[in-house]
Amino acid sequence: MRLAFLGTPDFAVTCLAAIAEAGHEIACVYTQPPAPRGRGKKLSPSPVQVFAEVRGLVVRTPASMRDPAAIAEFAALGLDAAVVVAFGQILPREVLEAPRLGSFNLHASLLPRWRGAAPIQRAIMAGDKVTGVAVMRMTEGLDEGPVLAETRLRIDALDTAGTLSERLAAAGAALLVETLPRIAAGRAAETPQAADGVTYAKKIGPKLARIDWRKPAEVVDRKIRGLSPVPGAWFVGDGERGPVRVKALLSRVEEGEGAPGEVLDDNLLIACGVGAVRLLRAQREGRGVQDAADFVRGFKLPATVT
RNA sequence: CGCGGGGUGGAGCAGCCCGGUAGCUCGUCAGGCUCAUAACCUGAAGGUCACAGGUUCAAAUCCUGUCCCCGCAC
Repeated sequence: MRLAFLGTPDFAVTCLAAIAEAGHEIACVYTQPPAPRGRGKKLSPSPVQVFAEVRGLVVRTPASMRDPAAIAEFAALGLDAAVVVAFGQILPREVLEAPRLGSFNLHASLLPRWRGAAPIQRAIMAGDKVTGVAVMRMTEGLDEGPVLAETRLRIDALDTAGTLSERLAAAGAALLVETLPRIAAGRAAETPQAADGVTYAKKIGPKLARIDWRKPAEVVDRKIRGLSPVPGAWFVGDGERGPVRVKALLSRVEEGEGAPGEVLDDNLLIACGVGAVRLLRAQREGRGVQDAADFVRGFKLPATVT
């Protein structure tokens, strides 16, 4: 098929690579424009743009797909279909309907649960045992289109948004490759999403990332894993030179009792409102990510963290 | 030029402010103890202190420049 691919982060790169590998013609890749991000305000292209350019694919980075000129250019591509994966922009109807067969989105959840921006993180934070990826026909509403195919995946007790995201991307890429030919042949049944069971995965904000030790251990643990590796759930532990911000990147619920935030042993066991969590991987300001054993060697947590 | 932290034997850190003997925890190797062990004891190997200049009798430590890593903000 002659396709346009619209995506931005690494998750989307996995899908783009698979589609291209499957032999589809990628007429054009759309991605968010390079932005001053990272340290020192350097202008850096999105992972999808980097990948696409290495592959010699045509790349466009319009600031807005609502712009009439952008819409016209898109429509002029003469596409069979558009594939959208974590693009980061709301697409107007004119764009969605421009391709001959329409536009399709790969979403990382079992719709209608977790429509929206951060389905992977939200699924872990909510304690879901199962999640998945779905291919749906895009409509104007937010992730409301009918589903053509989905793959379910178990969420493991030690999964983080990072590890789960990798597996979902792989599963999603495979699902897309499998579904596209059926779409081309007009043999892809479209099932409307259930009316109940709808939840929204709101974007993750910075203020959400601080750990509240008064919460039950299960909740703290899920937040830690759901926000790992980015942005990373964090807390403050006083070091010899003042307060040190520490990111918790992997944890496990364990037995333990104490005042919320009380450090229960020398191996990163910290008391929560109910129960305790043991940190398995952490990172303090200015340092790299470390497994618990290494972290403990270089930094002594105070009696209580906040 | 957004703010800040860091680059010291294989890993993780201290030492730097107040220049002069390379320290700690762990790992590795050898030996010992033990029914045994990731436990304990003894000993050993292993570092041009990111790189390049400068100051000095002397620089991990002070000054200048470069490279790389990380947190915040964006």
